[in-house]
Amino acid sequence: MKLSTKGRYAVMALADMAKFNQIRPISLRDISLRQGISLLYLEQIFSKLKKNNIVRSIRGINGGYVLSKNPEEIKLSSILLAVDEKVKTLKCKKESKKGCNGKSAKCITHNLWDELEIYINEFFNNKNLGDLVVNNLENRN
Amino acid sequence: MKLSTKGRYAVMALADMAKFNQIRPISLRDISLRQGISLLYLEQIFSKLKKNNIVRSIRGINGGYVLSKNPEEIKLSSILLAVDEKVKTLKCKKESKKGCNGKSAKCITHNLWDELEIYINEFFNNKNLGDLVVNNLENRN
DNA sequence: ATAAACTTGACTAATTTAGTCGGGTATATA
DNA sequence: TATATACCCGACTAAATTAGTCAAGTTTAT
Repeated sequence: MKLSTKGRYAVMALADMAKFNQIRPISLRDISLRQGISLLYLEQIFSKLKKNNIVRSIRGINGGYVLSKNPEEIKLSSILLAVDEKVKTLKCKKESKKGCNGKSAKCITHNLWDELEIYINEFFNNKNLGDLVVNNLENRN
Repeated sequence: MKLSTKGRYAVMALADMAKFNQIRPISLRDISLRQGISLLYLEQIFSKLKKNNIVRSIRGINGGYVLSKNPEEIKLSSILLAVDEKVKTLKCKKESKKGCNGKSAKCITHNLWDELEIYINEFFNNKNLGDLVVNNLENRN
């Protein structure tokens, strides 16, 4: 059970933006260098972030991206949703052939996976970009 | 982010055993039929569960598996551990090239992934097979 | 003009997952 | 003691997913 790089990189990149937050747009090139993430891959990720209104883009020279809201208003859950990083516990569906056959017994663990999904989503719902930056400053050494 | 089938099937199969708990050993064939999981795949999973002392096996005709402890004593975390279903948030390592380069900035999200790992492990640590069965009986209809 | 930077969709290589296969061994029962 | 049932175990493979790369743009400050 693991988070894919897409979700991790998205959070990392946006945390980077929140930390180096300025009036001027931040280029993916800068983020790529600071965070060690491939530029081409970042482009792909930011395309999704833009579609989901988490960042705004400024084209042309001196362009880049800016957060469309304050860091405190951007929940991690909405970032992960934007890059299709869903928490899927793959709970069985009624009458589905795979995992849980409806035939002889109700899937015993059905409620468990539901609970886990909610539990994890809660984690990301209760954290925002602002938290990360504050936390990072506190732990600087 | 999802749980692999190995982890899910292991929990399902053991919950099934806990539910149909009897003196007589339970064959994988029965579990396979009740839960709709491939017999061959179950064998693979139970091999690990046995190695990790979660079940005991009885060979020969009328053989099968029994839980080595009471359902209440078997945490879900130990089941997942047994089938190598680890919670890996892939947090960056110091000086690692991937994900977090140590060069310019400490990885801002480092603590976040740590926290998440602990958070999820807590979920599985606080649940045992007994809980699942009780829960299942309550919800029977 | 030109270079920096975003835009988009298709493509691909590597890895992981989700199994299958084939050959065993042990044992209750007829 | 023959036989059928059930566990045992390592190797193999196909499918899916992930983690990117590539190509060919468009936009805009200077």
